[in-house]
Amino acid sequence: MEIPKIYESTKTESKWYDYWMKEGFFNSTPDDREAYTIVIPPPNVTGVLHMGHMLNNTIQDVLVRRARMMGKNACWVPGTDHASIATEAKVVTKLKNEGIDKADLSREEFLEHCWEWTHKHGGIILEQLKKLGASCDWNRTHFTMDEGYYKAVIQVFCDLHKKGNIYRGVRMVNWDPQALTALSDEEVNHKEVNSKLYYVRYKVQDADDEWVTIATTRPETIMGDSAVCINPNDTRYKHLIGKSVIVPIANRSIPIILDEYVDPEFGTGCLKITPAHDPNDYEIGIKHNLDSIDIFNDNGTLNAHGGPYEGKDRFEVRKAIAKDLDEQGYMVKTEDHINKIGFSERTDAVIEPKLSLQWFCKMEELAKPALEHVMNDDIAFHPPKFKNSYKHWMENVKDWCVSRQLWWGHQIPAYFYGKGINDYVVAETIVEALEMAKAATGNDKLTVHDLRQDADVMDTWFSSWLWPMAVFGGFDKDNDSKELDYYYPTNDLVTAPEIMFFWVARMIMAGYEYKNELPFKNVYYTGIVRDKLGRKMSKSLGNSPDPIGLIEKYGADGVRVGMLLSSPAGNDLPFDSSQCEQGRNFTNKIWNAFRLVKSWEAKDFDQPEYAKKGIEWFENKLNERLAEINTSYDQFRISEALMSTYKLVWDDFCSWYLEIVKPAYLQPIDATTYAKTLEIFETVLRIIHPFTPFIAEGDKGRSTGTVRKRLHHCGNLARGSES
RNA sequence: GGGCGAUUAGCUCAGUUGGUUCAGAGCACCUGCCUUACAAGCAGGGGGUCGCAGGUUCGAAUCCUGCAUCGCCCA
Repeated sequence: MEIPKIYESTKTESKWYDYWMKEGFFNSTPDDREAYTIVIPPPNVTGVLHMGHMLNNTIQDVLVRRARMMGKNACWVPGTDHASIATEAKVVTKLKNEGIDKADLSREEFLEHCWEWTHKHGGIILEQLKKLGASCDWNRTHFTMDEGYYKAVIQVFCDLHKKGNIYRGVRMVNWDPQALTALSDEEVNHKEVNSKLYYVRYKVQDADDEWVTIATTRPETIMGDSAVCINPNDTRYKHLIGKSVIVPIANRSIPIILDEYVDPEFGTGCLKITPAHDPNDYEIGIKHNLDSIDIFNDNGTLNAHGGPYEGKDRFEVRKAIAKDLDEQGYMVKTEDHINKIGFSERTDAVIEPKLSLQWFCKMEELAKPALEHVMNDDIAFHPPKFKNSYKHWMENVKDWCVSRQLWWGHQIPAYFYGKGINDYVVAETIVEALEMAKAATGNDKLTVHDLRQDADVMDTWFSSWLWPMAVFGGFDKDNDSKELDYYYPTNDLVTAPEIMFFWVARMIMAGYEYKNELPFKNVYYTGIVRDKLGRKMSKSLGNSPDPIGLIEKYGADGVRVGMLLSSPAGNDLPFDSSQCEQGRNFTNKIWNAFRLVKSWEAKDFDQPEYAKKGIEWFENKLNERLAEINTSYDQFRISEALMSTYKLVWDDFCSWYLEIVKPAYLQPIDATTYAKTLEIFETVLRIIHPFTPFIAEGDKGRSTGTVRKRLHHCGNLARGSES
């Protein structure tokens, strides 16, 4: 029988995956073994697999397959995230292309489109993960908008509200004028941009030709000015104390106030204060009891306070007002200036700080245990350097704006019974809400029709922070807690550092709040996958290879090895498909080792001394390598574990061992050595299984079903010669 | 502006407590080989003042200080 010289991954991989699924190798139910649990960071339901997912999920699969082989009851829970704002944006765009405006649809109609979209695109990414070999328990696939999950989120919102941790109030929020919603601080990206610093002079009231020059990057906001502020220690302006100035164009009188917040070195040392449109000005406004004049509409155009500029966009107004100020003699000069501006993570629109009535979640108390248990390594970060920025964030955490002016997501369970901003109750069901509303109003005649539910939905992360508990029915009151008790806390979480605050920190908070326990023991932070030039891979740059194309070309095993070869925890991965080539070469090497052994004919004669010595040598070497490999795994040094595995196969097994025991051409091999070689080969395949599960299955004729099952479930990696 | 991290071979990275075993690995490169498992391979080979400048020490890639460059996070 002729075996091809080249390993053909595409011909075998899907076959093996089907076989694994049929045998249910990845399924897990609680039993008396030790549990090993990973929850997948749920990808956006409408997303497609990108290189970041490939890296992240390869690592998870390696960890979970190894745990399974160590005899643990391994459970990897897959699923997807409804990704409120991202999905809604996609659906809005899609509808627009079909000539449908979201504003013309009812909430129900719009949600139908969202569900349709979700059902159409939702499973794609999970199917792609199967091609990579991901050994998830697919029976446990969850979605953050599933009925049970939805209930859990509502329940938590109500509970936190009851505890006083969720409140409603007017605060300065990050407003996305394009998506028309508030965002959390974490959803804002600050970028440096070249802009201009405008020096504008304001006339001092009741004085002859006396002027004060302020410096601002946002002249369009002068219509909302409430004061001019100077540092009390700034001797240059002592004579202005107690006076007022006239805002140009608006022709309003505003006071000059004193506050040490102003940096005398910056600009002219005089700062205009616009409390409605800058977070710092907002604070100063409160402190000095200033008017707050909101000059913007939600979409970033000016409202009636904008006077002549009403209805025009903020950036148009900036140009227009600069021109007008200049023409009317108010503009002293302009300078080039680099400053940092906040952009919406989702729409890339320039964020507008805006006073807005929103729902907030208090962070201070929730953050305390979450900080403590990371700092003392109850939850270990790999690499530990990320503890620093975690600490910094936790110590400065602000209240979390959890409401979004969107429709796709978990609708806030607040029910209004009157017109006042405080005429509401928060309850898990409308029936319950009705009772509460009756009690609150003393009006027994109220019906559900008198109640109006808050139109907003919650921040996506307000649902995903419950993920490790919710996927095991952690909030299901009608269920026993057998699953949760068995699988929770989970063991390892593999994710990107960029969502440390969005997600990791909040899962830890939720874990302590609701189970009084850590949600996972280890957090492995992957790096960012970059191209050869060091650029982040992105759709807009078009510099990302198609993951499925890579798998087809190099095999899933080859790509897995390629991803892992040079990606220590927390380090970026400069990706080059030559790494996958190396991975493919590795699988081919194994394939050919297999061909060689297969070609041997065993006969009954005495084992030669060299073979005996070779076996002895290899077994020692194997134990040495295993110690190395296990140490690396235990320290989450996955690339090092892979490298040791690679050398074990290539150098120790192929280059040395097989060459030692190899009989002369067309000569038979003694039966003892042959049997031993098969056993050794089997062990080697078990060791490579977490990294290259497909080739580890060998050839279809190689072994029995029992052996294959052992490959997945109980090959004891700690002892190489286990059988 | 505040904080964190990095800088070791062409590339990606190890290097734990300062000391034979400390200057390493993989890839790439160079020179031979289509030899009977594998040219996606084999046999050999070259390559680094450990970012720079000081300091501590009998001894520094490793500890300290300053500087430079890059990256990340936060405001």
